[in-house]
Amino acid sequence: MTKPRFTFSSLKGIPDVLPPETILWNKIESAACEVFGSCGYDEIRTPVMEPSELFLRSIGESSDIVAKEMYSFTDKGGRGISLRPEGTAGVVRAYVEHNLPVRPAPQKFFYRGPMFRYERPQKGRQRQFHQIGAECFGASHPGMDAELVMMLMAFLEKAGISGLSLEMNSIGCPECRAAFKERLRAYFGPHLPELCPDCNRRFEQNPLRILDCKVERCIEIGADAPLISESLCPECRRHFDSVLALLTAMKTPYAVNPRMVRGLDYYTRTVFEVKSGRLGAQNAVAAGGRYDLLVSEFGGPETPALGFAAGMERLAKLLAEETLFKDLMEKTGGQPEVFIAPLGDAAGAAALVSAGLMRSRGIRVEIGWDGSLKSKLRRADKMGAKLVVIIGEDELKSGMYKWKDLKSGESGEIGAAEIPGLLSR
RNA sequence: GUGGGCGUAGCUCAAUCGGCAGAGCACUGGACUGUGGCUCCAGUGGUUGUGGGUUCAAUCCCCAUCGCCCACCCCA
Repeated sequence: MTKPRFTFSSLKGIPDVLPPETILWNKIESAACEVFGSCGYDEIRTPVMEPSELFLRSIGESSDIVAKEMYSFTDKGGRGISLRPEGTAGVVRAYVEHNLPVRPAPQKFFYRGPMFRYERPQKGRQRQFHQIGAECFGASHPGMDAELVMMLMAFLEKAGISGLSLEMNSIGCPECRAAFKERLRAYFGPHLPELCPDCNRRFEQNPLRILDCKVERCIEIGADAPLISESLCPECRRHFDSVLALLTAMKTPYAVNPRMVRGLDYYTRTVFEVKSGRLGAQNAVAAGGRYDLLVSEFGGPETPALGFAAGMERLAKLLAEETLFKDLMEKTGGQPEVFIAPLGDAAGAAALVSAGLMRSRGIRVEIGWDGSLKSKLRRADKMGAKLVVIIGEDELKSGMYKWKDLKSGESGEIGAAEIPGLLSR
């Protein structure tokens, strides 16, 4: 072996996902497909790259995501391009570009895939991460808000993730939010010297964020700050009350968090977050809300819309801790049902034929090509195979293969075609 | 971008005051010629993240750099 001149590793904050963790991902994704499908959502796949302008216009230039976290570059044609930092902008672009508003409302989509943000990695946060999300266009009724939230919770439950809490808030329409910001500035203005440097910056950029500052003094000062719920216009108030009433009626547990803020500029009215206490500082596993103005800002007709996104890595981390799923992993985590040990070249052909028959029936079969019979068996055991089938010269002659159940130690002989029957005993 | 912690075998970790880089697990093979697990034996595996500096001598001390972890900012 010559020593490699260079070694490579994946980029900072952009890790590989290896088995058996990928099995968790598949389980989460299949739960999503099933639940979302039953709610009338179909999958949409949009590019991972979009014009940078798309994100500037949707997420908002003041957001850190756009200001400093985008992977942006200029392509050979001089176009400004960015890797998507979130999924909604692309879906809205596709919705408008393909004139989907002419299809009957509501139009409902879900998506999944990698997102990119140039941030310092920490627990639950990476530079490439994966989201699975849903978007619904053309429904303004609060019933759709409640339905979307319930769909999200049903998905998480179906995926097998427990210990989550749902927080609801309304950040109103641009009118009531603007009024609220002024009330906040009026309240915090006199306290500016006492607030932390970050909050002094927030005071200018987005005073709502002062409300969820983590500095103790800021929390104290903010304790008596006005709440958005007191500033909502009658329409927004009615909408929010209606959403909450529906959740209550459906016995979906939630808590109103009047201090919840969203990171993206496009949200209006309903916003929500699903949190876990087991994820460190990055405790949100899913978040979303209504964005009634974004479609028209993208050149489409005025179209109310709402959606959410869930973080796959965070969900997978939680799911990996579920004891229920640990058991499942032990039973099905990439373990062959049948391990065929051929001895000699002629037996190899017979092993392939036999394996092919079983595999076409969906049985997971491993063939042990290398090593002695002993090492083959040892490997079968380590792989967690249920059944070993041995094919040597004697077996080829008689057509009866030796088998052994590695759990019970039972063994015997059986015709090649009968092997699957042994599995269902 | 800011602050703190940590980098020794695939993994978990040792290495006395600065003095020959080790163990367990894992992997491969053998003991047992065609029957796994248990036991025993052996083997593979390292420029101690990288580059400088101090020193007779550096895994150890110093500097830089890269990476990882945690937190802030921000966010799924």
